[in-house]
Amino acid sequence: MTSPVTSPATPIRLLLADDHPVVRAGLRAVLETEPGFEVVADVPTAEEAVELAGRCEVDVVLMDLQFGGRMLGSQATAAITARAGAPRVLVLTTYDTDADILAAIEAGATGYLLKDAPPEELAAAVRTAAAGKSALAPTIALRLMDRMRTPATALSRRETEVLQLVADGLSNAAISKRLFLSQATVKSHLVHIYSKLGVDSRTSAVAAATAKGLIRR
Amino acid sequence: MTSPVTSPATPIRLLLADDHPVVRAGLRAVLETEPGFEVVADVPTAEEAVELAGRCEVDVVLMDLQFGGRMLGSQATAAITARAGAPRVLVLTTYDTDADILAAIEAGATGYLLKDAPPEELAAAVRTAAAGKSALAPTIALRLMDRMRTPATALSRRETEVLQLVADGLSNAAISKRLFLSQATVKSHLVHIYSKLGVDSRTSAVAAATAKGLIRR
DNA sequence: TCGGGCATCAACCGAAGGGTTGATGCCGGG
DNA sequence: CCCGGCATCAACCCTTCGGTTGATGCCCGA
Repeated sequence: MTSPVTSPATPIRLLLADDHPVVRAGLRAVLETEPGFEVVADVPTAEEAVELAGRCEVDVVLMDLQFGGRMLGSQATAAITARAGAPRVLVLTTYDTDADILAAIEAGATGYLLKDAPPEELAAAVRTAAAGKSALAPTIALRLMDRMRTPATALSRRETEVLQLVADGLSNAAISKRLFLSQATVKSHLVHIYSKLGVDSRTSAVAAATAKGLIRR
Repeated sequence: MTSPVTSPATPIRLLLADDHPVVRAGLRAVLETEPGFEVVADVPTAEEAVELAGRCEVDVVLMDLQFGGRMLGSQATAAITARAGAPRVLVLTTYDTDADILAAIEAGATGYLLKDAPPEELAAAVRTAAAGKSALAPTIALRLMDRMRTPATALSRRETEVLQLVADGLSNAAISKRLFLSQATVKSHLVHIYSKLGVDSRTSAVAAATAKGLIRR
């Protein structure tokens, strides 16, 4: 066979964005040993990721979700994918809460991986993402299925937002000011949340939502 | 001077324990480029860390705190440091809650670092630990100072018990039944908790205590 | 021994949260 | 096109929570 194959004529160009130096080094080490990959750069902030993704020729961005600083990975993802001819964004995070996953997917992420993924899975996901196909970790896929199956558990975006603030310890009055709502609306959201979660108080709602991974910490 | 120094006659032998393959690769990459270090092995579980630390000649163990599996990093740390001639254990984790830090130090950890530490800091901490000296990240040191300075932050056993139930979503009435108390007593405990944490509601108390690592999630 | 922290309880009051009803506007799927 | 879910708000009522005052008993350390 005159196979024209095995030629990585154009390797997959990667941009790594993670605020942990150790993780960046680890991703580099894992991915550079893999054939067909080329790490163009690695950056410690979401802002730099957005900037470099626009300036450089990159196929896939590996993006952390929580950065120490202000900009969130999901915002950066949205900023990157908004442009025409944008690279694919593969979200790579430690957590698998519903809120994070949905935010990332809505922001235009092509895939969602957990950092405890083995190297092969990681490499496979990158190739899948580079091909423009969706790459979800098994855990994530399961969680999404779960969410589909029981729409009762699925809080709306606004409800999640309110509940997150409740979990942060804010009063209804404080939440209403923060979100530019009336207290009546906040209470209304809470009543819906309670019925969806099968609870009857703000504290138990936080406990239930935390257990289900609907909100952060 | 006939200095007998600068000779890395015996490099510092390291054992890496972390359930994230990417992090293990990253630590390897970061530490092996550093002169005077030798990574003996890296393992994905706390159990293997304990076993290898006993079998091999190791100077410093870099230990994660949260493993996917059952055994905790703090338990593994205790098991390793309990033996005579044991290697030093340097805890390396993502989180910096009081509970984690204290558990690690009580377990006999020589140092406590956060994973977002830059490589130089990491290397310096390993050398410090190898020399038998305590190596705490600045953030951690600050937090400990804080705890010492304001013993008010330390909740009593009973108060912690009550607050944990609050975090689980129980009402005062439910808590009083669970603990065989009157509601008055529960409220009394809560008032003390609020003043110690500097908050003014049950939900914000839970948020504050969770942030400080005083209760489990 | 005496003060002080911890744990326990009572009674009280105002405020915040919880629950209901009802209403409006928007949007998307059947 | 109309129904239903989402998001918004108002008015009302009742319960729980939050905060205070005050009191008892225990135990520990100065």
